[in-house]
Amino acid sequence: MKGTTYISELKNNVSKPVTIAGWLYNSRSSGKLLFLIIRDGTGMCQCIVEKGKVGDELFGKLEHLGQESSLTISGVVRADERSVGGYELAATDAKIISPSSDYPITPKEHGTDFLMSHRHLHLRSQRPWCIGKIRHTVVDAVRRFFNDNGFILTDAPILMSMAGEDQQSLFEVDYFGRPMYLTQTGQLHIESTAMSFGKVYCFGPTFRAEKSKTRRHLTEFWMVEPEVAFIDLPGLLELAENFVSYIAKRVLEDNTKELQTLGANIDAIKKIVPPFYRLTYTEAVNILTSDKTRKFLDEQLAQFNEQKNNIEKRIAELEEQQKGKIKEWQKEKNAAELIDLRSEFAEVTTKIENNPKHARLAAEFRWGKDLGGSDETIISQMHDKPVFVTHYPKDAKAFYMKTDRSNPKVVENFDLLAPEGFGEIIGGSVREDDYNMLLQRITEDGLKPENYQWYIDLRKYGSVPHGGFGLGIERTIAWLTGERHIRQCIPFPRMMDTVYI
RNA sequence: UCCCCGAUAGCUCAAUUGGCAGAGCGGGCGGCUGUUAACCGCCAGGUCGUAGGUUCGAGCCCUACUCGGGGAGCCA
Repeated sequence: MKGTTYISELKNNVSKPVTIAGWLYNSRSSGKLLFLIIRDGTGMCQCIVEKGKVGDELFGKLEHLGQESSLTISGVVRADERSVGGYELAATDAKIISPSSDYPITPKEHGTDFLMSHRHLHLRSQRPWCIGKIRHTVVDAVRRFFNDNGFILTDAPILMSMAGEDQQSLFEVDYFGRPMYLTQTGQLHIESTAMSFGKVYCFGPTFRAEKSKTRRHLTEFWMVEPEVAFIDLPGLLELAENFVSYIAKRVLEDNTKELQTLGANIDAIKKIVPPFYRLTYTEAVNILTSDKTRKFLDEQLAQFNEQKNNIEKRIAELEEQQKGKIKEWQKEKNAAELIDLRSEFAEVTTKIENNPKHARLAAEFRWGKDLGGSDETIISQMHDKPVFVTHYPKDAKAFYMKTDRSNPKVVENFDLLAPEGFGEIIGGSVREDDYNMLLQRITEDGLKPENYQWYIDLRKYGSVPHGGFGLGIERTIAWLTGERHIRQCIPFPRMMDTVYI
């Protein structure tokens, strides 16, 4: 709006009169003094309205203004440590643009279901706002990294004609009477553009109809996939670690405040620098079945049990207090703590239940299976930096992955596991570039070569060693921000059973 | 698809284990010139997810269903 100043610019306008335009985030009053917290998309600002400094009628209106009313406020900027953001506005005038009443999202806690079904409003709240800013940085860093390193953006189609590897996990759409599928990956298509430009990437939404109901899954998510001609596995790993480190660096640079607000582990993000740990699948299996892992899990279980006992003790203590005669405010504080404790209790109980299952799965792990979610979690928990796991068994992996010529039982692929138990954020591989071997893998997997004719064709006309990987944007954001569920990391999440709005 | 948990005021949750349905926040009114999820006083607000059953009596016990959460498999 003409003549208005963004809250992010207040620091450059100290002692000057400005007008800000925004929404009322929260208001408090103390007699003849009002504290209005205004948000405008760039930040928050506390406006102080003194009775006498503005007209009585306006003061009365502002005093009863509902949360999320839109308005402009004019006043003089001053620095004050007591204010959010460090600056505040001594109001001299205000204009209410559109009053709001009974805003559903109050300054108290709400449940996920309620917030998600009010997602159109929830996005105005502080946590989604911080995550949204970080998502913007991550996406910008993704594009910046590839654009600055000689990659060409080549978009893959969203509607695919090929059924791909796993028809069950595809969304089918009716395309003028014949079936088509929403893309699961752009990889096959950009292998062909890589043969034109050398280094390419695609970045867009991806759709998976997997029946996965976990905190790490969305049915619609964003994935960036680079594909490079003339690259080998060590080259791919180097590319991936530089890429992920760059994203982490940019988020640290641009979003320290947001990370702090979210309570993210900033020291852990600072550790995300090359080189990352490198394990082969075989080494990972040896670790999983080792005494070291058994001890690690035992210790973890002991820790969980101790946590559980402490929580139980505290709950009993508080419940005892609640029965006795105590001050009203203490009672309320206790009640709030009890709610937190009970949810922590439920969480640690689940961990205790899962620990022996995971321990058994790890101990009984036999070479040849794909690593399960819990196995990845264990490996990831044992490291403080991202870990590459490479060279998985051929039988557990997709047909397009290149067979390791020095060990035909494995393929030249890798997963990148984020540390501290977060798990997989990247999957990638060198692609099979030999015409006959690719054909053989396709038939071995029970697929029809005629469905992949153009893809096989790429191996006919100047085939070269090449490869790439896919990085999940929401998983990356969840990992960096410490958000436990990736549905918070996309504005409008689509999950297996639930599409809120 | 399988296993576990839950559903009480607009929201977040209590209800001494079967005996009169409560608190905070939010809303309304009033008080307070430096509040930080402000505080203090008063007021309004309920078909206890749905259907059935047990019982003198059910928010609580039993059965089925609906919806939601967490986890497993699979994956980014």
